[in-house]
Amino acid sequence: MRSARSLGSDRPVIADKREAILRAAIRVFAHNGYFNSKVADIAREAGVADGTVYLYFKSKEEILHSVFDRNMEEAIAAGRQQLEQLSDAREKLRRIALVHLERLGADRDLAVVFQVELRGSTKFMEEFSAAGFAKYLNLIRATFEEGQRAGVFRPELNAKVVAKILFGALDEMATNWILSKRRYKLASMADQVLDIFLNGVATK
Amino acid sequence: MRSARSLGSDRPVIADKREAILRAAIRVFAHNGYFNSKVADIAREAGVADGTVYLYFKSKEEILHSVFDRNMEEAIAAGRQQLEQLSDAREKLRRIALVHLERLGADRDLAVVFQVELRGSTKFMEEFSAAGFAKYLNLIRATFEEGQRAGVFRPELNAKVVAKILFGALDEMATNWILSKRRYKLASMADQVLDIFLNGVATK
Amino acid sequence: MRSARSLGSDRPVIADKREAILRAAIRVFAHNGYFNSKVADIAREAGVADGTVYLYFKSKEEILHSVFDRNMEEAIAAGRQQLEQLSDAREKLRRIALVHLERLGADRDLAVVFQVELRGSTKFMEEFSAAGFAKYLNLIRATFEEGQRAGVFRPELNAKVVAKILFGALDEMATNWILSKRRYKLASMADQVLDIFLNGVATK
Amino acid sequence: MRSARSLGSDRPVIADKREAILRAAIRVFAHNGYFNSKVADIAREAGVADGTVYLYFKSKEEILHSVFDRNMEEAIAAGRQQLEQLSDAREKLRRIALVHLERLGADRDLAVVFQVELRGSTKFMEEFSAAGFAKYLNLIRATFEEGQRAGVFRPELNAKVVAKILFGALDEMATNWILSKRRYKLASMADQVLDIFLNGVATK
DNA sequence: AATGAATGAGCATTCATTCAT
DNA sequence: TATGAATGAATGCTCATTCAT
Repeated sequence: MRSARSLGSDRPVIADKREAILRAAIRVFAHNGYFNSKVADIAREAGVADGTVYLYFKSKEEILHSVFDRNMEEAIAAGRQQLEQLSDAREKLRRIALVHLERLGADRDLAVVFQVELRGSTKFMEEFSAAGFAKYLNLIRATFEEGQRAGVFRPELNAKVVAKILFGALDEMATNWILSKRRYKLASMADQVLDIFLNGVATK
Repeated sequence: MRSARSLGSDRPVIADKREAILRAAIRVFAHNGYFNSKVADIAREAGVADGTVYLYFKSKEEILHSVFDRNMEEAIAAGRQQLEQLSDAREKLRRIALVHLERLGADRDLAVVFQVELRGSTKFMEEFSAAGFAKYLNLIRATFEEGQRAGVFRPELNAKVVAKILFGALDEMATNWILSKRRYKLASMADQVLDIFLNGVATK
Repeated sequence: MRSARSLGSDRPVIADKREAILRAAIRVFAHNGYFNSKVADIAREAGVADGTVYLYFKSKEEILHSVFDRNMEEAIAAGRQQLEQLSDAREKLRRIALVHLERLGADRDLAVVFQVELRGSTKFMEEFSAAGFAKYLNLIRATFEEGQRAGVFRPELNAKVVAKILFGALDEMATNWILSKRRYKLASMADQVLDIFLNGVATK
Repeated sequence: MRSARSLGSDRPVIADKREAILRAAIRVFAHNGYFNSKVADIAREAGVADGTVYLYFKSKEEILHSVFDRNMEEAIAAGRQQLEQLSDAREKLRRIALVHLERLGADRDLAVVFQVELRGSTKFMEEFSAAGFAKYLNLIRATFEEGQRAGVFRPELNAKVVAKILFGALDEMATNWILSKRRYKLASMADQVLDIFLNGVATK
């Protein structure tokens, strides 16, 4: 019994603290920018001591990386799962776009970190590109190629370029949403983007 | 005569120095990132003393802004000029895209600053958005609306959103080009983007 | 019987742990220096938890003091014991020097702590001087005075100063031995030092 | 005229500041110990801003090294110069000892740094030993060998060991003087040390 | 205008020590 | 006794900016 409770409370404590720091970091980064954020701010926001941050993360930079890694992973997993239920490549791309914008639209702070803070350094952008981001682009590309094989997308198009175009358009929607004073549902943009995009790549 | 020459050479000297600092800043920002760049680095690269930088710019941040402002202005002016010679909205958009990618493709350091360094702070992104960037998006939108009125683009499309889509796609081409190890002409991507885009927005 | 064994084993366990920490500290201090050594390093080296160290020592500094105290005590006791069997003051000083160098020569880590780490702070040096070290100098001085009374050492010499000279010479042998890349028996230096010293202080 | 004054005032300003920091460091290190001294303390004591320290020294450690280097150099130069006027090796050693103790005795803070603070790390001791210190021991040794060749010192003695003995004895005098509550002239110990030492190494 | 020495606010990180378990 | 997660005070160093020359 005791061990059961122990297991039930010890682990969560660890996970909770790491989690709390990560959440706090997203809030702090989103409001002050990565470079202007102090580790002490994150600690205060997370309700822990400064030093505690370093029990869970090696450095301030690692916190930023962790924010990216964890969310990118989740996003790709979520995306993949949703695709299983669909067969039409067009529907799949529509779903990818929707999930993309829904995720970012659901957490403004996270969106700011993804759209703005993570872009601020070539170094990070390179790893960023090398890591999960490439995987994401590949997911789009593979889905597009599926549609090409199915004959619904023009076969002469370069799938890699097409994937970037779709990603770029969605990315811009997200960035504009963040910077916009007006409040609207980010996910609502998905349809307009997909309308043009699918029209553009469809076989006549 | 002498005074005339004096006037004729002093001014340029001043302009030269400001120019030199701006150019140096682009190189330095591109290589180290804005936050990791020291004003002293820029000064050394420009061949002036640290203090001299502050005779031309109020702060490090203002240097970044100036890089953006000057180049955005030039870009829009160049774009506008090119459009005068064209009448078809489709051709105009094609030309905008080409100029966009040619400019960035012609100066990798400048491209890095525009695609990466300028994105690293919400504060800047907001001003960025408010300033020349909005003007650029408007140029695209106005051109698109022109096409709608001419009946070559679907009238039901939201021109504002369309403009973002095109910009986002081009922006992603530029960012990918920077991060890519492979060397290719950035401007060569314009056709592929426009092909899909114009197809997507065309009336049937 | 059981309680007897318990007493007989519990105590040693305690002693063992204190002992283990002290030994670990000598190793760690010798390799990293006192200020660069972390309590956590000592704990790991001793095979105990960080907090456990504080069950046996009040602070990191107390560990250093304890290293000194315990070894100085032992050294003086060992020295005194050896002297009982001798009557000639010259032989006694010879024996003191030999024991001095043998002890340090037998444990390089301990020697490093004694010759280097313990010297790094005036504060410690003062207490150091006030404590066991003064006792040690007194042992040398008393032995020398014995020789003066016996007529084998020059009576006009200041015994206190003489004691420092001998100690200084031996101390330098030890320090040099530690820093030397070459490996030689430290104790082998005793004869050369004593030869000169005894010659220097002997009545003609 | 102007340039003369410029030369006469500019250089000194630079030298003055570096010098002031070095002097301040000696005071601060002597009173608090190297590890407990803050760079800010040194700056305040020197009457400059914290950052200014780093215009003249690369790090806190470099300050300590510089204190050692500069003084050791001076000491050896001073010693060498004095020796030129003497021919008897015994007189030369007497002079070396006197200069050694006079220099340290003239500046208690400097003496503390040399006798205590510089000893606190094996790392430093090794460089210390490798650098100027070895040169100093060699000066003593060479002088002793000179005496051996002149027939005034016993030829069978190992000059290297003898040099260490003399240095060790003098070093101990200095250390004891620092730690002693009583105030006496350190240089006055030279005679007693030399009396015994020279007696000990003399040919009969 | 130009210089560059001087400034001093600012901050990530470490680590001795504590204490709930 | 023993643990080790948590604490938070402490500090070397950087660098944007100023200003006397």
